[in-house]
Amino acid sequence: MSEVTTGENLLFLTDEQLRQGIEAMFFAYRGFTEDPDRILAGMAYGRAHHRAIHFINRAPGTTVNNLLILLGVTKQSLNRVLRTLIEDGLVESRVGVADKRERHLFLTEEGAALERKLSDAQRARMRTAYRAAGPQAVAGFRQVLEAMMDPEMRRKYHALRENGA
Amino acid sequence: MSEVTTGENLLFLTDEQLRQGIEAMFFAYRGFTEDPDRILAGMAYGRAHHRAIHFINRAPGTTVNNLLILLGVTKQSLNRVLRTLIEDGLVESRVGVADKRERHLFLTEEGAALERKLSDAQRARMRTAYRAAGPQAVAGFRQVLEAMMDPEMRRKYHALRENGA
DNA sequence: CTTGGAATGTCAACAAGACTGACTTAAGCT
DNA sequence: AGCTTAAGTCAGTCTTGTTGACATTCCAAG
Repeated sequence: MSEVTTGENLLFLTDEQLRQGIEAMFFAYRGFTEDPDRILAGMAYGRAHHRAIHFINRAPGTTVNNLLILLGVTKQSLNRVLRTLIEDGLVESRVGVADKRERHLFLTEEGAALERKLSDAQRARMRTAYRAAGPQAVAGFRQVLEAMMDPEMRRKYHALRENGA
Repeated sequence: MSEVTTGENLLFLTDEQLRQGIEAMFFAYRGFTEDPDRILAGMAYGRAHHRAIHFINRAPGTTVNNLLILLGVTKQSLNRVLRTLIEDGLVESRVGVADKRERHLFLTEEGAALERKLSDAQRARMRTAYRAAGPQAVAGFRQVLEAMMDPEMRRKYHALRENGA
């Protein structure tokens, strides 16, 4: 925080500092997924369903292909998850207008309700952490996370705030 | 960074800001695990083996029970991973002296070599991200991650730097 | 001192969720 | 007409998590 580490002082890049960062990522990610996981444990769904629901909510009308790139899984893997969500009436799949090969995905009312429940829980933890750390820390948090992403994923990440489908 | 968000200005706690943080965690974690995963894909090991090796290296002589709490898995799940590592000569398991029920875990030379290879890869990405974001951002990154952990895990996380076993 | 409970670790079976590979259907494009 | 692309399916495998049952060891209460 102070002006100790600027310019040529690279103590924050020692192996021990990096190791601590790695461990912090590991433990924090556990907390990050814990609350939604607990909610889903009761139902027949898991983390994979959560992720699909999250991004369909985020980018309504997204295609299957788009979604599986975003999630970083194969279509077979996504398909299993998507099929149950559609069968259970949480997700609607509409045939494309311009290109009838494509399926556009939307949350139903019920799907949106589950999305809200899950993301409320996840945001609550995030909000507590943000509040405890303060706005400046949050800015740094975001900067480092972005720098850790693969360039392609960073693009996808930014694209989520710009377009809709 | 500027003085916009201090005190009563809580714009950094909006749902949209939190959502972006959640997505950043998701995409960044993908990058975080990618490099070691690629190395392990060639061998008969996976991410679970990496985690075990990491913490055995970090806390040599740790017991199985200690390790499974750290990793957040059941003893049965850890045991499978541990068994292959022991069979392959990467990990050594020594019966406890004070308490013969306990097994103390150590990396062999070969195990330490793999640990180095994996953590070198992971640290390389971390180092690049840290360098790009700068020391102040890194401090914020660490603060937010800590605040996201469960209190019990935060304790374990800190304990890693203090004791040895 | 013995015995019963708690702690530690192991074995076996199963489930979720990822993967590859092969294939079909439908639609778009050249 | 023929190649490519999007989506879906079927089958099989792998990793990694789970529960349940069990063996060993320790410790403390009777």
